[in-house]
Amino acid sequence: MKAGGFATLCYSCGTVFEHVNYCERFHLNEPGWRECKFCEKPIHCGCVVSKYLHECLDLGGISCIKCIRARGTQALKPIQSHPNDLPNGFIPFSAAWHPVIGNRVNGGATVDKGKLTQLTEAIEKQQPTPSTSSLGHQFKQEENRLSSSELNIGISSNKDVGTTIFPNSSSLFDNGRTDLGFKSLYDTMPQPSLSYSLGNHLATTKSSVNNNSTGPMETEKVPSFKQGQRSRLSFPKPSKSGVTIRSQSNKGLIADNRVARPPAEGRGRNQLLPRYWPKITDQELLQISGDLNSNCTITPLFEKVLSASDAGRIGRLVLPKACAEAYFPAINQSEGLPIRIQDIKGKEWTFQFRFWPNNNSRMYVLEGVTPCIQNMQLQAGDTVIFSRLDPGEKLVIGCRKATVSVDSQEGETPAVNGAAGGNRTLSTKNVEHEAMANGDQKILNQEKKRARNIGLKNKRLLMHNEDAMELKVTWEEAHELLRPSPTCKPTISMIENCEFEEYDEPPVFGKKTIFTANASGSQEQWGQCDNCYKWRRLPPDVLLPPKWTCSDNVWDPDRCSCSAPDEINTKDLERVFKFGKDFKTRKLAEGKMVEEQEPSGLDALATAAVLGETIGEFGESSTGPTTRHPRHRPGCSCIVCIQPPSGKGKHKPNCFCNVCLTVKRRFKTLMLRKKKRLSDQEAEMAQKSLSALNNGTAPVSSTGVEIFDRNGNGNGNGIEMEVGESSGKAGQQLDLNCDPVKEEEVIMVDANASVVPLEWKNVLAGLVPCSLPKSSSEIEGHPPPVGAPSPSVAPPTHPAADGTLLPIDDPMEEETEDKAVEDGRS
DNA sequence: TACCTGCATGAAATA
DNA sequence: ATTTCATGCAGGTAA
Repeated sequence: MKAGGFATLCYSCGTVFEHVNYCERFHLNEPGWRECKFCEKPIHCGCVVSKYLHECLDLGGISCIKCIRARGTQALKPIQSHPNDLPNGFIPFSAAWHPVIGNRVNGGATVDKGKLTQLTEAIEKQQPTPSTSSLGHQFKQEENRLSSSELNIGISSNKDVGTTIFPNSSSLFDNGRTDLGFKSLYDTMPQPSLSYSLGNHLATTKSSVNNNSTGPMETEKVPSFKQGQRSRLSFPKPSKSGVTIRSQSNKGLIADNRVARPPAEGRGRNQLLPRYWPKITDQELLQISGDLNSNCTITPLFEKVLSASDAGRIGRLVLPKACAEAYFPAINQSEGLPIRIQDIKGKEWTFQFRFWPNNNSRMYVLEGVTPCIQNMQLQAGDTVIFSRLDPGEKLVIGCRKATVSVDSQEGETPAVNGAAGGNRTLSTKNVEHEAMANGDQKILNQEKKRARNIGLKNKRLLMHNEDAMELKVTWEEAHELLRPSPTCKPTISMIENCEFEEYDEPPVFGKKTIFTANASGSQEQWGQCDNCYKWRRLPPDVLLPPKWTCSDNVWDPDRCSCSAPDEINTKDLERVFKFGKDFKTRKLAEGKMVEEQEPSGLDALATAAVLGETIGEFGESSTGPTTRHPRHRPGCSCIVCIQPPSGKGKHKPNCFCNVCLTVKRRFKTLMLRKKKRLSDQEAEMAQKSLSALNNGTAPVSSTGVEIFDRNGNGNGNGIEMEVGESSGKAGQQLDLNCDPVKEEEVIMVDANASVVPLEWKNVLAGLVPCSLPKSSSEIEGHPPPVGAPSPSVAPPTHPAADGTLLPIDDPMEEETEDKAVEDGRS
C-alpha cells in the first residue's frame, strides 16, 4: 500500500482498491463513496450506485477490505445463488454475516460456525481505535449472538442463549450517514424487521433445540427473507436512534446502546408492543445474571416505565395486558393469584397478580409492589424490567433508573416515555438531585408535584429539546420564512380572474431578511449574503431562498458580488436595522392597541348576540381582568369573554350594548350586500348579453359602479367591491367591520399588483396544500389561520373604484352574518 | 380521617 | 373504531 493510500473494497462489485487515496476526495455523498461499517473510513467504488447498494446497506452497511481481512476473509466468502448476486460472485460482507440473508442467498444453508467463530475471534483480536471501540464491541456482541442463536450450534450453556437471545439490530443499521439511497430506504422501511426476523428465528432455534418438533409452529417460524419482509409491515416505523447509534456509541455510553429486544417466546408475544420490549444491554444482562447465579439464564421479557400511579403509594402496578398474558400465569378469577418475583439481589417478593374487568377486557395489575418499588428506590419514570430466570422459569424484576438522556428512542425510553418520566428525567431529575444536595425538600416536592401533574397522558406534548428549540421560532417568524418548495413547480390556477399559485409540496423555510422603513416611510428589505455576510438591499417584495449570496443579487448589479462593498457603513446599517425594528415593534404595538380598543372577535360578538349575551354582564364588572380570561378587561368581547353564562334572552330589542350594536351594524351591512348581490346578479345576466352585443365596454353593476378585478380591469367577472346605497364617491362604503390594522396595510400594497402576493400564495400553498379552497371568497378573503402574513405584505385586497384597495370581506364574517339572518335576528 | 378496593372514565395508542 | 391503560373516584373499611 502506498503512502496515504488505503485499501478499500467496492461494496457493489467487490473490486479491491488497494491504493485508493481517499483523503482528498472523501465525500460520502458522492456516488461511489461510502463508509466502512467498522473503521468508518471511506470506501470508494467507481461503479454506478446500483440497486445492490440499497440492499447491502439495508443489511447492515458495508466494510472496507482491511476490516474484512482483519475479521477473517474465510468467513466472509460470498455465497452465490441468489439471482441478484453480483457479477463476480461477491456477496457484500454484511449480507454474508447476516444470517437471515445468508440463509436466503444460500438457499437455506447456514454459515459454517467455525467461520463465524473465526470471525468473532478476529474481532476480539482487533484493537479498536478509540472512535470505534464501542462499535467494535457492539459488533462483537452481534456476532456472538448470531453465532450462537442463529446457527443452532455452539450453544454451550443456557447463559449463551439468555444473553445472546436477541440480536441487537441497531448495529446492523448504524451506518446512518452513508448515502441518500440508504437514508431514503431507511426512512421508508421499518428498521426492526431484522430484529423481528431474527427473533423469530431464535424461536425456531430454541424450539428446535429444545423440542426438536416439526409442528406447525415451527413451519410458521422458519425464517426467510420474505418473512422478514412481511414482518416489516407489522412493526411500527423505527425510531431514528438506530441511525445515530454510531455517534452514540462513540460517546461510549452503555445506555445508548440500549435497543429494544423483540419479545421472548410466550403466549401472544407477537402482540407485544415494542414499547414494552426489554431494552436491556447485554452487559446489564450479564451483570444481573452474574449477580443472581452464574449458571442461570436471564431472558428479558418486557419492561415498563413506571407511571405515577404505578410508583405511587397505592402499590398497584398496572401490567401491560399483552405482557401479563404472555408471561404471567393465566388467571381466571379476578382475585388472581400470588406470584413470587425475585429482584436482582435475589430477594423474593410476593405480589398479587390479578385483573380487573375493564370494557369487556381485563386490566392486569400487580398489587403490593410498594415495598419492592421502594426497596429499589424507583419513582415514576424509572423502568422495571421483568425477566425470566432459567432454569426454573422464575420471574425476576429488575429496574433501570431514568437517565438524563435526551435523544432516545421516540417515546420508548424513560427519558421520553411519559411525561412523568420524561420530563422529570430531562429537567426535574436534575433539579431533584440538586434539591437533594441542597436539602431543599420544598423544591423537590414542587418538582415532584409538577411531574405528577404533567402526567403520562400528555405524552404527545413532549418533545425533544431540539424540537423545542425549533419551536422558538414564532409563527409569525415562520411565516416570514416560508418559501415555495424549490423542487416543486407551482400550478397557476385562475379563480375569478386572479392567479393563484398552487404547490403540491408544503413550503420550505427561506432565508430570513430584515425589513426596514426609510425616511419616507416606504419599506426596504435587507438580506445577508451567506458568503461574505454583507447586507444587501433588496426590493421589499422578494423572497430569498434558504441559501443566498451576493451573486444571487439580481436586483442590484453593483452589488451582485461579494467583493462589492457595503452599500452603507455598518453603523448606519445598524441604525437602519434598529429603526426598522422599532418600526416593526411600533407597528405591532399599534396593532395590539387597536386590538384592545376594537376587539377583533366581531364574529364572536355576533354569535354571542345570537346566544343572547349581554354586554352589561362584563361591563358591570370592575376594572380588573375578567374571570374568564385573565388578560382581558371588561368590555372585551373576544370569544372567551363573551361566552354567555346562561343562554339566550338577555338582550331586549332596544338594547344598545356593544354586542347588539355591532350585530345590528353587521346585519345591516349584510343585508345591503345581499341586496346588492341579487341586483348585481340580475344586472350581470343582462350585462353579459349586452356585452356580447356591444363587445368591449366595461361591465357596469346595477348600482352604476364599475366592477374591478384585481388587475383593475373592469371585466365584470372580478370580485365585487363593497357598494353601499349611501356611498358617496363612486359608491364606496367602508365596511364597519374591517380591521383598521388591515386597512393600514392595504395602503402599503402596490395597487397594481397583478397577482396575489407571493407570500400569500405561499401561505395558501403551505397551509392549504394540494387543494383549492372551497370558494373564491375563501381564497380571497380569509387570512391565514396561523399568525399573520408577513408584515410587509397586506392581505388580499380588491381595488375600489377610485383605485384604493379595500380588504376583501372575511367569509367567516359572512358566515356569521348569514347565521344571524338564519336565526331571524335583527 | 386515612387508607384500601374496585370500577369507571377518557386520553392515548393502535388496528 | 377499537383497545389499552393511567388515573380519578366512590364506597367500604380500618385506625
